Amino acid sequence: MKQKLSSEIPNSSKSPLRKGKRRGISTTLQKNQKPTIPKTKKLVIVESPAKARTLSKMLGRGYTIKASVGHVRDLPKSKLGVNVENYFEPHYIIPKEKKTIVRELGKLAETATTVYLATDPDREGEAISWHLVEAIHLDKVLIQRVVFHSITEDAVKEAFLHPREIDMYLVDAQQTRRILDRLVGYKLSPLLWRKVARRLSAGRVQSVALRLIVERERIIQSFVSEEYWTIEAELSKDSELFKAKLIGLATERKKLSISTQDKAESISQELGNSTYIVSRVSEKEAHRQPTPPFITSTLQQEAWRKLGFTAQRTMAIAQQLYEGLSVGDEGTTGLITYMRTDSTQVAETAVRDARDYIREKFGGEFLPHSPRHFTKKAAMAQEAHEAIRPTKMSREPSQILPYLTKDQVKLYDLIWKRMIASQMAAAIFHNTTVDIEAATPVNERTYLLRATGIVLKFSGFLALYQEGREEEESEEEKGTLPPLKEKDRLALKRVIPLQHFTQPPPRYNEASLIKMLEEKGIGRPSTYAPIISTLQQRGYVQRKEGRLHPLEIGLVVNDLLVKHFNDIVNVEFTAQMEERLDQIARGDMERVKVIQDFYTPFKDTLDKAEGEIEKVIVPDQFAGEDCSLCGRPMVIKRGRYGQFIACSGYPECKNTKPLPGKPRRKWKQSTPSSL
DNA sequence: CAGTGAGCGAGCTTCCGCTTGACTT
Repeated sequence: MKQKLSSEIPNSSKSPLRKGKRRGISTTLQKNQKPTIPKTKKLVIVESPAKARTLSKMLGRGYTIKASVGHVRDLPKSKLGVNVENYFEPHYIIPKEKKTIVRELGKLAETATTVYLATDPDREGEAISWHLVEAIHLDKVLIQRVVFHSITEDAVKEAFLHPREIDMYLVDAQQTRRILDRLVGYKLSPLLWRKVARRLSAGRVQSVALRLIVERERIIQSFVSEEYWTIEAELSKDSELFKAKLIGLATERKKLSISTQDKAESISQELGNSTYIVSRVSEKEAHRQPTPPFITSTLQQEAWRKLGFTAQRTMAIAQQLYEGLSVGDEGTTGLITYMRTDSTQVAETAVRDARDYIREKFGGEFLPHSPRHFTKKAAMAQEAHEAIRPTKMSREPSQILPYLTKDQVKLYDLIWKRMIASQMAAAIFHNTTVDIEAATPVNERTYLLRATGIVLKFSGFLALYQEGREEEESEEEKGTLPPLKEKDRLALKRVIPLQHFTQPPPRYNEASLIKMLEEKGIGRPSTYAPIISTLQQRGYVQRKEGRLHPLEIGLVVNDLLVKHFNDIVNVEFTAQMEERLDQIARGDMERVKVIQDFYTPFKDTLDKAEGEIEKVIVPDQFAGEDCSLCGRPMVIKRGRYGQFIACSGYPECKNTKPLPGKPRRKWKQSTPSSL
């Protein structure tokens, strides 16, 4: 039993979606047909113009391909748009900026006999198709839904051989997601306006992101740093020097902890008078496999680590590569596949090409026997697209250097290398671990030290690509060791005690926050970058030297939300929602029931919170100067266009000025300090 | 190529997820 979904379009009583409702091919000609242009029979609608261009090369004549440019209908911005009294019926409108495209598509549909809806094969894509049917009056044409996961000739042709109808269960899942997000966002935000300050916002995704940042800050603030020491011995064998680390006492199987300088010095002294003998040598071979090709989140992380690009900048440049650039005599060519994806899958043809390239350029030993397949899924992945990869494997970065900007080259280089490397052979390391006993003459104590050597035996994929590392997980560099065997006697050069202090976990940067969000299944590839912008625009978070610091207002809002809406602003809420959406998509659950089950208790909590919460006054931050008109101190305010400085005497004194040192609008970002 | 500029702003704000616009009075 399916509820009525939309009644916005008058006369849309006949849904073209159900079986048996198709109207055959329309033979009645519409007006305004142009005699010069042959009447197109088949209209294909996709989301993006770039995808439209690619498809048109494959489908050839007889098909008109047009982009919807994303969603064409949405809930209104100015009001809730969900009738909570009537089965949560959504009120969809066509936003102003979409009117033109809808009109255009409508015209094209009039002259077509078949409309193929080729939007993405996921929840949102299905909903876009349905909205298109509702927005354009498609009752005189045959409507076919086609889906493909990669834009390759084979996949596309296959898809057109097996069209289907719109899957209303999937559409319902999307609508539920949309409505829940609207209810959460548009009910919580106004509460914040009343209790804290204007223009604040809360939502299923942004509030959890804020919470992660705030909780990390609290850990840092309450962290008590502790002193500890490590001791290294510089040893030699046949005048070859190497270092070994003190592990503990040879007789005990536990690590020695040294917390004071006194203790470190007394042990150092003992070690200084000891005799050193190799007690054990173990060698083993280790293989390191390449990482999968990029998805949105990993690209954003890696571009940050290696190039210092913010998520926003990375996406803008990737978009340029995707849309295509004029490269040599090929004309405009898309250089990479779609950049908003959560799948590491790669089209078979591309894998083949990559392998051919590797065999030719590196040689057979760099090629694994069979192609690699990366199957590990991110939480809640929808896998509507391929991994992010070059469209042509043989297009080396150096070949297109003259046609691209510096940033485009850098990003393309990263994407190209990561893809090729992902199909290359594993790197082989030779690891040596040497245990050394230090016998002290005085008290007959024997210490255990350990030296490790690591030698690259075969570079494999490392010949091309190595993943960047977070500075905090920097593993100690391991060098080579001289040839050593059991019972070897070693000469001591010096003992090196080193003082350390335990460190709190670092604040999130964009890359680590995005990684965390993705692990928890919160947000989507298209929203990772905007989430961070929103938190900053609201004044919740500030970026300092690349790290995200919560501000006072962020702490206040977070604490309020956590206290009263803990069921919503947490990681599990999204997980539970996704579970329900899957049930709806399978047809095992009703949309209205899911929303009702959420909304009933939510409404109660909301009413209770309204009564319980006192108005919080967060004092304005001082700008550090006095008003040039009345002498009162100036404070930092937030307007529609960002922060500015104003007189604290408002409204008597209306003096304002821009915030110095803060570029407006321009996406100028600080780069990682390591660069 | 990066950076350039004026003026605006504090009472009508806000969600998440698709996607790139851009008519001139």
